[in-house]
Amino acid sequence: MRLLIVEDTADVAEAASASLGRAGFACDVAPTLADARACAGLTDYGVVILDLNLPDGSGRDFLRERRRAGDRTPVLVLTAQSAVEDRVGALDEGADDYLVKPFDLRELEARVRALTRREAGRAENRVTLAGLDFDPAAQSLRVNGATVSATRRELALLNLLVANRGRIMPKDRLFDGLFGFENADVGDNAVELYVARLRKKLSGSGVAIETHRGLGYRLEVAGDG
Amino acid sequence: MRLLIVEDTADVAEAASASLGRAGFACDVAPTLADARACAGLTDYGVVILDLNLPDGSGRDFLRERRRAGDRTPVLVLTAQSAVEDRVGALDEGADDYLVKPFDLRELEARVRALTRREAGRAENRVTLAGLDFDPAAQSLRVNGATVSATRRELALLNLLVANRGRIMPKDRLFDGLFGFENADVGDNAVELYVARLRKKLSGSGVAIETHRGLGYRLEVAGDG
DNA sequence: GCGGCGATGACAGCTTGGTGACAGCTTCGC
DNA sequence: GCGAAGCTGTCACCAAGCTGTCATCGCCGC
Repeated sequence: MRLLIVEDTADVAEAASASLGRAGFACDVAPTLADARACAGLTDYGVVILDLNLPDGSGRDFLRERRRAGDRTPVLVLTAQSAVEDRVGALDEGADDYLVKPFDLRELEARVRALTRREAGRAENRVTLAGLDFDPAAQSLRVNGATVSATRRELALLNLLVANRGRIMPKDRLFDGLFGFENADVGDNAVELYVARLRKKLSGSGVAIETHRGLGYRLEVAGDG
Repeated sequence: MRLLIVEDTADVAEAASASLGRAGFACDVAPTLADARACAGLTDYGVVILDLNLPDGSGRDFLRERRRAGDRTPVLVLTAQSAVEDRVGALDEGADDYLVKPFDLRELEARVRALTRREAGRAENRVTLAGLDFDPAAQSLRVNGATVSATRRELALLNLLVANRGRIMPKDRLFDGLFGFENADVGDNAVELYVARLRKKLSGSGVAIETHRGLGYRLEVAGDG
């Protein structure tokens, strides 16, 4: 899952990016409205984290633009304690949640997760498919009851595949979800590599990553057509 | 389905062509207005993707010409962020949709799909005919409930036949849709080959590809006249 | 019955994906 | 700080399967 962090204060953006990155999200940072627009034009995000107070205008303008353009990506607004008015206004304009600065990184992570969860239409975080038991929040993965350790990227990939199970996911889309812009120079077969590693860990779970040559990958649950 | 991409920036054209190619469209690229005119004269396209800013003139001229000539092929216009006037003008002149550069390839794909869908008069992407269940977006094909894997070309062919079901599709039209100009050296019976392969996969579905000697092929749904 | 179009099985080339080994980097414990 | 462990991504080589050609056979229409 890929996030856009629209925030001009470098250390806040960095901290959020690092924390969410550890949580398995690929983060792009946009320090200005202009950057945010450029990013939004280039790819789809799972969640946008939007500071309202930006050097070249208000984040509310950006939010309004996106909603007018029919974009329903969940937006989490960051505001100063005092800016009650802005906060309410942003919610009216289609923001999904807000967080008052300064905030705790763990709370940010929890809220982002809640938004992605809501998006996926799942009431719970935890996903159980055949012998696979996956909790993205706890980053925990169990195969046939046994805990399996997986790396950040592996979990991110699993997340993408689980969210789109039954559908063929083109490789470039998985690539987009796994790596942000800053990792754009990663080789072509990085996705294949992680698919291979994930497959090993999922083997025997009844859940398989099918290859569809020239099309992409699909998560298939045994006995689920 | 065959697309014409009128775009002079080589890497943009290439990326779009690759992405849409993966999505099952055969793409021809025209870097100039002159090329675009030549292509339009040679074959019919399902959608034209038209950059307005071209080395030998404005894409708007091309659009106007085509519309005057009675050509109603859906046109998706590409414009720069700033060129609001051009965008509005193009819509007035009969463009069906526009996309601001830089754009996300997935958004392009989605819009192209929307245009082809609109053309076919279908509200939904997913098609269910007798025992056949086909979702071009997910590249998923089910026959009598069972998932059947198909290759890119097979899916492209099915797409063409489904979009024109009940109508006889001349072989050269299918050929055009399956292969762009760059594959013009492909043998004559390539279409027959893919028809045969697709037939095998569709057998028992209640949907059949009829041969009409000297005329072409038609997708027929059992008990559906 | 003949001519020609279409069907189909076999095959080879080539693109695409799989995988093991390895090196750099980060992270974490001490 | 230092060192170790493990995560990451690259490379090279191998395997798989998609693709399109060819040849042969069947079949339809005339």
